[in-house]
Amino acid sequence: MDAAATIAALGALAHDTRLAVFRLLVERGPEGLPAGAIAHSVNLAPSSLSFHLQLLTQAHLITQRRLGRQLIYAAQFETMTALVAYLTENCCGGPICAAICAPVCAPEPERKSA
Amino acid sequence: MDAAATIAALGALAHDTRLAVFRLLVERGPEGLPAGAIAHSVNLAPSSLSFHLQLLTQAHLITQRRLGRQLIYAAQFETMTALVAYLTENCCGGPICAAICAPVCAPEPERKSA
DNA sequence: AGAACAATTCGATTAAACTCGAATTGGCAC
DNA sequence: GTGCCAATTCGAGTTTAATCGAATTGTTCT
Repeated sequence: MDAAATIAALGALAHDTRLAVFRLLVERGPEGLPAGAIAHSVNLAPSSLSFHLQLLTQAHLITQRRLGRQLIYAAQFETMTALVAYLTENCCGGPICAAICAPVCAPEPERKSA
Repeated sequence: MDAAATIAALGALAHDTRLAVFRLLVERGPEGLPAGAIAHSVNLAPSSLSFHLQLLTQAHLITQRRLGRQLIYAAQFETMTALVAYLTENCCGGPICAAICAPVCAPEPERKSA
């Protein structure tokens, strides 16, 4: 992950709505959620949400796939892993921290209800 | 670390110049660097840099202390640790990743020259 | 005190981000 | 094909970010 990709990812997460959306999708796991359900959850106009989803997609933090007439969005865990790795390696005190911390971001195998 | 603080930190790092500044200060360690040296390093007008330093400071990613007539800025590693922890816990697949990854951000005990 | 220096705050300008309603695309059912 | 629904793209408006020169604050030295 280079600096440009890192900035894109950081910028994509550095917003109220988008962070909420991303956390929602992380909770949801690989199954994902259709745009409509997300829009309802964050209480935002569909076109506004589309804007944010596009940003998250461009940063490779989420993926998009079609299911019938709806578009399903899901968290892309590899990017998050790479982001955390970049931060620990480059911004977190160097190799020491990176050596201690080898994060492997993955969806929770089993989720307990909230 | 709550969502608001997280967004502030992410937003502060989500910029070309500011990420470069922060990385520079991380490399430098607790000793820190005066504003002038930073401005020279990133090749930016002093007033512009001040703006960015203020943002990083407000996000608690760096600290400011006075030494004679210059202001020394240094990375605040605890905040970075907290940020990475937040990301792994809330955005990275939940407890699994968080359990694997317990990052302890700290300055490198000994730095080799650039 | 007065000159010189480091860095910030102020004021104004330019560029980018965010929001939303209206119009469009793509897919399903009849 | 027609109607309908999910979601996006388009166009316009508002807000916020980023840049810089000029003026100000705080500190040192003589």
